[in-house]
Amino acid sequence: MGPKYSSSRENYLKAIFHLQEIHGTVTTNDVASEMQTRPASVTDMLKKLKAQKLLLYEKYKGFKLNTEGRKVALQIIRKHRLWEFFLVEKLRFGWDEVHEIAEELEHISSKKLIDRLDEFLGYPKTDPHGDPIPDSQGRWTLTRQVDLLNLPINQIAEVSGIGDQSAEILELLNHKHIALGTRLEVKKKFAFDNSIELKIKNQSPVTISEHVAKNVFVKYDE
Amino acid sequence: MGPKYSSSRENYLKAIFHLQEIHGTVTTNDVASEMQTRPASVTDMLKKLKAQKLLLYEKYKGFKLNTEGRKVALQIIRKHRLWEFFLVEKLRFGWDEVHEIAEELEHISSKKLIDRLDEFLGYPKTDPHGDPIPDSQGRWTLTRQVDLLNLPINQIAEVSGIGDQSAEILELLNHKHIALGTRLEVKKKFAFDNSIELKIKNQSPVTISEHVAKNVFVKYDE
DNA sequence: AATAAAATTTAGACAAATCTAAAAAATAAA
DNA sequence: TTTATTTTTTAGATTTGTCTAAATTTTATT
Repeated sequence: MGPKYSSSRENYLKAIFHLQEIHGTVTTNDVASEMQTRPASVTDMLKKLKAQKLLLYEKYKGFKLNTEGRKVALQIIRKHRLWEFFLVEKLRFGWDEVHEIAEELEHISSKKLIDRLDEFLGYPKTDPHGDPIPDSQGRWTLTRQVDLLNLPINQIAEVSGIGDQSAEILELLNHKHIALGTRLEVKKKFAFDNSIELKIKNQSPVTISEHVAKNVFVKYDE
Repeated sequence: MGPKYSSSRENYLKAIFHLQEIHGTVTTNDVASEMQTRPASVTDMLKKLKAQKLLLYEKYKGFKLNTEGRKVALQIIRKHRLWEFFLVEKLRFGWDEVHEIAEELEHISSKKLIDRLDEFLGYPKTDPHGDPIPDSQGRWTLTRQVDLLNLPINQIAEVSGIGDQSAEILELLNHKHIALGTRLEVKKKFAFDNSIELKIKNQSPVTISEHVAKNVFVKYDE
């Protein structure tokens, strides 16, 4: 088994990874504000991470994760998201209350544990927020899964699941020509009632309610 | 939610609780050897635990957990044993490989998590080693256990717990087909070395040493 | 280009948990 | 009851991660 890093180091790696993904480049101040700490503390940690060969860093010149740092970060993210999935799917937590708990669970070190958990959960591809879960080799599936309420406007996506399986919703979706595999995009979101206007290729726009939108899951590549 | 204690403090509370249960009284050296640390470190921690009102302590005069310390210790034990149960029952771990992982998991702080886990597991009463799991109020199910040395001759009993949980003893017991729930009786006790001859139904007699006998707990109807 | 502002780093401190070596107290042995 | 031994505690150091305040470097602005 690989070396063990402290929770604090793991948290820095994860934060840097996320900021790198979003902004391409990361600054000391970014990390400090992301981690609710002081820039001086970040500098201290950058040196340690560099000494541990997880980070490329030249002072005043910026920094970024190297291959090893990225690998570690991905394993933390994998653990975080698998635990979130577990909390929601098995322990009936709401998707909005699992983050804090997963922040602790992600630092449990056993690799065997996380691989067994993955298996137990049926190798989920995305966490309850729709974020992809890296596999045990740290590979992403670049597909995000979200419900229609959270699909960005003009993002073409493919219907991948229906939450509520009642005959009623299926009838409704059938009538609007929405089925598994249908490719569609959101054209407009109405703040008034959270209803949504969709466009399916070669068809005229259709509108669905918030209630329906919540139960239609789609996936798309980033 | 109650105050949060560091993993280290929690480990000390747990160790002191265990030693208190076994020996009635606990010494600095006991704790040091149980925790693989130095007596000086134990003294340092005793002061901290006293300052936190988890321990009654007068220097050179000994120490013991107070009500609050016992309460915290029981919650850690509850968490440890529920996680062990989870690992064995849901993730298919062997009962001899879960201790280390549970040592980490027991420090996850969320009380809601552990209560949900308890529910998910069906409110188990004992962990995979046969040790009782305290409920969320810290109450034991007081199953009286005797070790094999104290089991009367010809009294049929059921294996309910293993004291030392090292991989070595578990391997030995496994080889002799002694596991939780095994029904057996003591056929002979040898005064010379306190070894014991056991009989398990439909099997030929096996002999175990005093050392092993001391660590195998059984329950039986009187 | 010179100066002002912002970002980053250093210097020095602190808290938690641990350690070693030495001192103090309690216990056991002569 | 002295003396010897063991147990426990203190004193002072170390490591990790954090902080504040000051210094340095970079960047933006006259």
